[in-house]
Amino acid sequence: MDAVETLGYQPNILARSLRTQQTQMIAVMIGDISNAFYHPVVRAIQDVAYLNDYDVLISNGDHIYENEKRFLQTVLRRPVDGVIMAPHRLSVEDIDQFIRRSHIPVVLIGAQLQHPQIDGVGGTSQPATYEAITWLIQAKGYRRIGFIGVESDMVPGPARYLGYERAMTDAGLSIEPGFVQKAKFTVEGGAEAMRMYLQQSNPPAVVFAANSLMAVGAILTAKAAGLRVPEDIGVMGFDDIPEALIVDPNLTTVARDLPAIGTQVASMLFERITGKETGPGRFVQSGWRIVERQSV
Amino acid sequence: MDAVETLGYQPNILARSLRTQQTQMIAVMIGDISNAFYHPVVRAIQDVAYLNDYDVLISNGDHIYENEKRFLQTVLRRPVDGVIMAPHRLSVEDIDQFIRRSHIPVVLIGAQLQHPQIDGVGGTSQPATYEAITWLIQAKGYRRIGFIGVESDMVPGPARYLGYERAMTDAGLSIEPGFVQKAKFTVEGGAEAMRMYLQQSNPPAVVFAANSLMAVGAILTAKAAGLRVPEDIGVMGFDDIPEALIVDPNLTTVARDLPAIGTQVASMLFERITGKETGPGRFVQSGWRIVERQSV
DNA sequence: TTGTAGGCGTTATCAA
DNA sequence: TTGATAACGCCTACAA
Repeated sequence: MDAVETLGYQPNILARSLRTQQTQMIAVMIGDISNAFYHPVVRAIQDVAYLNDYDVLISNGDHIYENEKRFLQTVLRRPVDGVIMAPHRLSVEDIDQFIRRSHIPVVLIGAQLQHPQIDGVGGTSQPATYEAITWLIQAKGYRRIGFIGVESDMVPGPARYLGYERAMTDAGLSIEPGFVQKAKFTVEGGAEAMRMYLQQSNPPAVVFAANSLMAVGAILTAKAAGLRVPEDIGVMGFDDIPEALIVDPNLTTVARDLPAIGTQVASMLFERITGKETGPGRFVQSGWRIVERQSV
Repeated sequence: MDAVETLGYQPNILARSLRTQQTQMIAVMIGDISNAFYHPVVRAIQDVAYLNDYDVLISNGDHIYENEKRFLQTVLRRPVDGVIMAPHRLSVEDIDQFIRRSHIPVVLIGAQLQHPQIDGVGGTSQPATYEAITWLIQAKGYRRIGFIGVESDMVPGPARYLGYERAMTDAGLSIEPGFVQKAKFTVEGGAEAMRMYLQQSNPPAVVFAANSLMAVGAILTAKAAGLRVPEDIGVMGFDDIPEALIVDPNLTTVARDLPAIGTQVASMLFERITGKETGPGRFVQSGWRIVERQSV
């Protein structure tokens, strides 16, 4: 041990990994590094990983199919002990095939698919959106409610749309043509959607955006067009990110406990890695609450 | 090759690395994952890395000494072919010692130290701040100018402060007591600093924040206190991040080309890794320009 | 308790 | 050109 000290010896993790078949590394793919939703999540994942003496390989999918596919390739080639990912463009077959070929635990964030062998956190989208829309109707008295979803069928678009549709139907309200817009998951996407609303002769009185970045974009565009928010048009978002408190008026939104989601997925992964958990895939639904501020 | 195809053979990168002493992986430590400054930068780094068939191990320092130190430890143990980092809390000795022990190329972002063996991009802080302050004086006619810097001597605090001080001195303006505040590098830090200004009997007419997150916090606090920005108090930031366009009024700021910085550091690193460049440490200064919007 | 040999999956070297 | 072999640095199993 003296020698270790004086020579500053550091074991070579590569060689150790080759021998032990353990890499002390997990890989994480997030949906979009610009989306503040992921910041507390990866922070929490890193905390848990460090506690377990693991390193974290982070990739940024950016909602681009090639990037996501590439991540799978990388992880297949470069052995890691576990994977956490938030796939958006990957098909169910892509993921299924990956799981069959790599024999390591996988945890999905915002998982659309329920796979018997892998854990996931998610499933909040539909009930939370349902509750939010119902709240807009019952507590705030809105009846003409628009919805900004995401292009194609990318998660979590369909689930949040379903929550919206069900809530409207259950309240006996009709979804008029033009109420539903599809846009990119970004500020610019929300701005684009709001522009579509503003061209309508009788636009909705309030708009629910499937993500808070879009909600912020919608607010900015409405204000730029001379409308007052929420008096002329209300806007509500999904996820409580820092931008919600920067935009004026502050954003009313559905808030999930983001660090908790990160801790949750990381814990599930390490339970698999350490062998503490060997049962079938678990699926946990994160909690949420409505945070009322000024945009509705 | 048929067998490769049918069996789906993937070479084990670990074993290859052990043999070749090359890991096909670089490590990146950013200052704070919540700071949008780093998002385009890491995105660009990843792009360059993927082009070179390299993976990227990302760490988040979060401006915490232990995290940064841990990153150094990790990289010492887990061989990577190169390192890009934005150290904030590490001492010069820490970095120096690391470079001596690890024999891989290192590139520094926002480097405060000029090391003969390592490349860096930075050095913008002082001249850009100087120009910004001078612009506030000459083009905008301000004379009572405050400065929100960062606590302790964390980079890039001192350099930006120096730019401020020099510009004030060169213009023959005095820096009154209370003009200079120190705060955390966050929205909340800027809010805190603005609260200090608002307690003063004769606060500055405009405030330059060493980072745009702080500038946003300053604006929010000023507005919350009933002041109009920029009529009652102007605010200017450093770095053009998305929040600059979300806050109302939109932020006037110093803009650097963020993706270019990422491409720059990654290119310098790969020139070292591939052996194309073997000379002494290079230091490149990124360009900047003043983007005038509404907050000043 | 201490020491030694074998093998993890590659690649590079050297011989055939 | 092809094929066998050693070595990268570590850990584990087994022998002394």
